[in-house]
This record gives sequence, structure tokens and C-alpha cells, in this order.
Amino acid sequence: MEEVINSIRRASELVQNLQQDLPNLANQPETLSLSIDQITQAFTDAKEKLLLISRHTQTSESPPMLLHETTPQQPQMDATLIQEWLRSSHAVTMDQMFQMQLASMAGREVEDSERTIGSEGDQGQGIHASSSRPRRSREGNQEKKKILVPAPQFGNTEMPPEDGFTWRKYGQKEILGSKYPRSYYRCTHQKLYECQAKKMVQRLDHNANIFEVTYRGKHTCHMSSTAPSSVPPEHILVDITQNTNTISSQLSPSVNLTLHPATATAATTSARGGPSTSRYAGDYPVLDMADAMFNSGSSSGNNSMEFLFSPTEDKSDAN
DNA sequence: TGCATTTGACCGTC
DNA sequence: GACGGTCAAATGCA
Repeated sequence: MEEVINSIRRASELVQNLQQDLPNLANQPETLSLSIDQITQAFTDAKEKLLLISRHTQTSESPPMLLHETTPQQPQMDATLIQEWLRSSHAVTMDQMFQMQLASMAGREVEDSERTIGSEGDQGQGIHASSSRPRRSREGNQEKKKILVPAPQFGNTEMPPEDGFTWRKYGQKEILGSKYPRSYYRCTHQKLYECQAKKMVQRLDHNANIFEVTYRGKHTCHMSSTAPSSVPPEHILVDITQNTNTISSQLSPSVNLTLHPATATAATTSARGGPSTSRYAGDYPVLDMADAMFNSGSSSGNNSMEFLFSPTEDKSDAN
């Protein structure tokens, strides 16, 4: 543990040095980049050591545990951070993840106030004043789950990392007081499977590298036997439809993302590859892979590599 | 040809 | 009336 602390101290020192030298380094991008790399490396070292300690503790003291079943204490925060990092396909650096953590903590205040607003209840019950176009009532009391997701550094940085579902963009809106527009997505299979899941994506004003993603509604597209993914991502459905407050009060959603071995398969990309469309065969494949690597002794009893490369399911989309 | 994205307009809520 | 969420025609792409 001492090594971890030393690594963190070293990283902190580097950050302080960088802050002091920032005015001088502003014209030296290469030096600046090098400095950032050093900081990143220091934090990464600390994280890796923490991970090792965490693994050791977990295997020696307690049975494997689903992450969301743990209490949001410090070790859990670390695991969350690492998971977020893994989930972003290493597209963000570890120090960005720390930024995210800070941003997320700041976001709690927003969510607290939102909770108040959300609890006002649904007043619209599908009464449409207009006859020109049938419209759905606003789902005011629908459970929401707000999360912060790092923007990829490579590829399409306009979109947050894929989240295991396929989404179709149906709108974009400039939001008052926000620098960046909010994008609206619904499940690709909304019509086919009457899937009501939706999400809104918006960059944070103060940190364009982080997306605030708000999920609403349940994914029902996995319930059908003919559904595109044969395994219902139950853990995610639960997260979306419940515990809005609980989830919001924690660091990030990944705290609550149960790693379901049965859902893990290699990731595939859309044949059409639309920028906002993500198609994972399973859910959070990167997380699953990490789970396989780090928690291979889980209660499932499956060989971790077997579940990673399970040949059992062709999860290609029904599109 | 079919599906996804864009974008202006529409509509409900406050 | 302002704002946010949604619709749907137009457009793009493979």
C-alpha cells in the first residue's frame, strides 16, 4: 500500500509542477505532452498497484462480489475508476478519469436538485391537445439514470463510448445555458420490439471530454426470443428502471453494472457503422473482459476464457 | 433500397 | 412564452 501512496504522491507532485510551469509550457506542446504522460503513468502505476491489492484482498478475504453490491467506499471508487477506464477502451488517460470523478462528484449536486424536480410526478397522461400529430405524453415520472462517460480520444470523439445497446438518434437540441447541444437517442429496436429505452447525451460545459448520458425507460428488445440479443441484460435493465437516486449519488453507473458472464462476447460493430449506433453482442464487453481477467475465479465457475470467446451465440443484430 | 442522421417544426409542461 | 422532448421530411450513405 505504501507503494501506491508513493505513486500517488509522485503524481501529485508532477501535477503541481505542471501547474507551476503551465504558463511556460503553453508554447511547448511536446514538453507539455511529456509531462502529462508522466502524470498519467504515475497515476496508472498507482491504479495498477491498487488493483493488485484489491484483487488480493478480494480473493483472500471474501468471495467474488458483484460491484454494485459493494458499498460506495474508497476501494469501490477505485474499482469504478478502473472500470470506466477499461470501458472507454483506454481512450482516456487515468488522470482524465480522475477529472471525471471530480466532475461526477460535482454532478451529484445537480442530480440532487433533479431528484426534487423529478419527484413532482407525471401530470401528462397522454392527453393530446393536438389532433395533427399523435404524441406521447411526457414521461415525467419515468426513472432516469444519469451517468458520466468519458469521450474517446480516438475515433469518433463526438460520441461517448458504446454502451452495449443499439441507439438511433432522433433529435438534437440546443439547451439553454449549455455550451453543447443535447442529442436524443432511442433504441434501434423501438418499433420491432416496442423497446421504450431512450437516452440523452450531452457534453459537460466545463469538460468537453465528458459526456453526461441520461438513460430512460426499459430495454424490452432483449425479452423476445427473436430479439437481437438473446440474453437479456437484466442487470442494466434494473439499473435503468430503479435506484435513480442511488445510482446518481454514486460516482458513476459502472459502480452498479453487474458483470454478467453470460452476456459477454466479443464486441462487434455495426455493419453500417453509423456514428451513434453501437452494437455489442454482449453488454460492456470491455468490462466483461476485464472481469474475466480480474475475477476469473468468480462463482460462475466458468472458465474465463471460455466465456470470453464463447462460440454459443451469434448475437448479430436482427436489423 | 433501406436504414441512420439531420434539422426545423410541433407540442406539452411549467 | 420559454424551454425541452419528439416527430417526420429531407438527406446521406452503403
